[in-house]
Amino acid sequence: MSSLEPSPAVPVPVADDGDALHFCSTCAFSAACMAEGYDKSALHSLHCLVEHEGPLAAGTHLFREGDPFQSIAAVRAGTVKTYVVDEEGGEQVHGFFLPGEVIGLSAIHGERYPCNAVALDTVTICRFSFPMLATLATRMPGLQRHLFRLLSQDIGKAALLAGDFSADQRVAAFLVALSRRYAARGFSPTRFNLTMSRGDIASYLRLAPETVSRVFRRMADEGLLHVDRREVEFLEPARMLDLARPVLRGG
Amino acid sequence: MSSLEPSPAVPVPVADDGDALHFCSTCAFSAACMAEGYDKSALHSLHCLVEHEGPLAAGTHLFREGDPFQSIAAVRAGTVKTYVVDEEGGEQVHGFFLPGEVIGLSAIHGERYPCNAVALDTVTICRFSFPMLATLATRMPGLQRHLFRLLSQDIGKAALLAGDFSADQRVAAFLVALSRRYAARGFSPTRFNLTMSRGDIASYLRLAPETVSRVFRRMADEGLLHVDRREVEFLEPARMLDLARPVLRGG
DNA sequence: CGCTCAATTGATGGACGTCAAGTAGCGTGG
DNA sequence: CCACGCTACTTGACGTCCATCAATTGAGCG
Repeated sequence: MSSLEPSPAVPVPVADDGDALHFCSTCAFSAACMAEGYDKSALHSLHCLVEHEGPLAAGTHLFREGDPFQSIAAVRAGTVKTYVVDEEGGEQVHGFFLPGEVIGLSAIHGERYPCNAVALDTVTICRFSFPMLATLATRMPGLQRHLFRLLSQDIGKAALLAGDFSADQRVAAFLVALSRRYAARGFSPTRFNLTMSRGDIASYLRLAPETVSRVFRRMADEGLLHVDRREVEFLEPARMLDLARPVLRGG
Repeated sequence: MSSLEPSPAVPVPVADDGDALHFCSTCAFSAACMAEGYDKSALHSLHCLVEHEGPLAAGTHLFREGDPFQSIAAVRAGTVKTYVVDEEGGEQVHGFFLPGEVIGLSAIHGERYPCNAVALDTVTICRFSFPMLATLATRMPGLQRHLFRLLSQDIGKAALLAGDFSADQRVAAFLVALSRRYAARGFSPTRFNLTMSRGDIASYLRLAPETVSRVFRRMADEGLLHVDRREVEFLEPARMLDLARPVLRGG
């Protein structure tokens, strides 16, 4: 979309251990499970329960709060935002999902999705029927372990933003986390493009949009960051990381 | 310990569907899995990987941050607090675990526990070797599903306190959540005993201890709550719930 | 009885939310 | 191509909630 989106023209998927529910080009899970030497029929089942979907235009909902839960989804391209609407009609952003990340895990324990998921830009995903995935996991310990880890990881992530941190720390942590996630996908860790609005960021960080704006300005004034519209560049990654460290704590 | 702890002398374990990793009297998991008609050898394995532990005195650590992760634990009696220590030496409380609740799920994705766990009063637990549990889950889909649900549930819970709520709302939500958890174990939902200090509550809710104290007083003044030392009683459960609702959102 | 530590209560200040006005992109239509 | 209007964003002024600091009370315990 923008000239900045991926800095290398071709993304370089890194095969990081065990975290392989993310790239659908060869079709998700395969990497995680192949490593364990599974029989062809199992892999075949895996391929069969995947449903590619998209491209979906920005604004399209993947699911809505209350929809019956039956599948989790891995983002292949674009950004997905999850949110809930409180009784006053306000939107509370729960998370952003970049390519390679998995949406819907928090729905497993209920019958229905607990939040809405909407595409922020043009998005393609793979859907996995969760019941089938679980059944398959029974035959593939590697897959089961992988799912356990994904779930467990999200518990930790959710706890991060719960702390009582300053607006600056929150914003820094948000940017550093984005940076790392882009880096893991082979994009530039120091220069990327925010696919979400200031309002979305603010809601996610539990700040006012005005505060996010002011923090960006302050960081720019101090030479920490270059911000222009939705394009950001770290000028001093180390200092940014120092700011974010208390929030991230080894994330 | 206190005259108030359990209001019925004998707790009444409720066999709520699928949520059975909690009562060790017949030994955890059995209920969840029996329902599915498993063979005796599987159940036998389940019993064998359980290690009863305790009673542990208040202040005893179940595990510490950085310890190698190998087991999760279900609380049988007492209260366990999990926390981390930030770089300034401050203690950040992550959660409280009552009888029937499971500790250590967030450790699964790493090699080590990400936090400390300490007994707040006299505690007994069951330890489950997680690798063995996972292996067993492979043969017992009911167990696997149960574990998935436990994990997924925790993701949702962690997100609750992340919202930007007032001190009153947070405290109300904390009390209501405790109330429900006690109720689920057969104790009085309107009158119980806080096993943790004001400081622990404050840290958990990301408030100052002084604020917690003031909120309690305000609630007492308004006739919402009776507080004496660590003993609390809801005087108007409905109003308390109204206060807490925005935070709990269907939890 | 006096020590100690948790809890309470009051006074003050700061960070951030709210309200309100102004600006800049950007698509649309004339 | 420019005017228009919309929306997102920015910037400033002000208010509020809660943290902080400090002093006091009260329980538990030797």
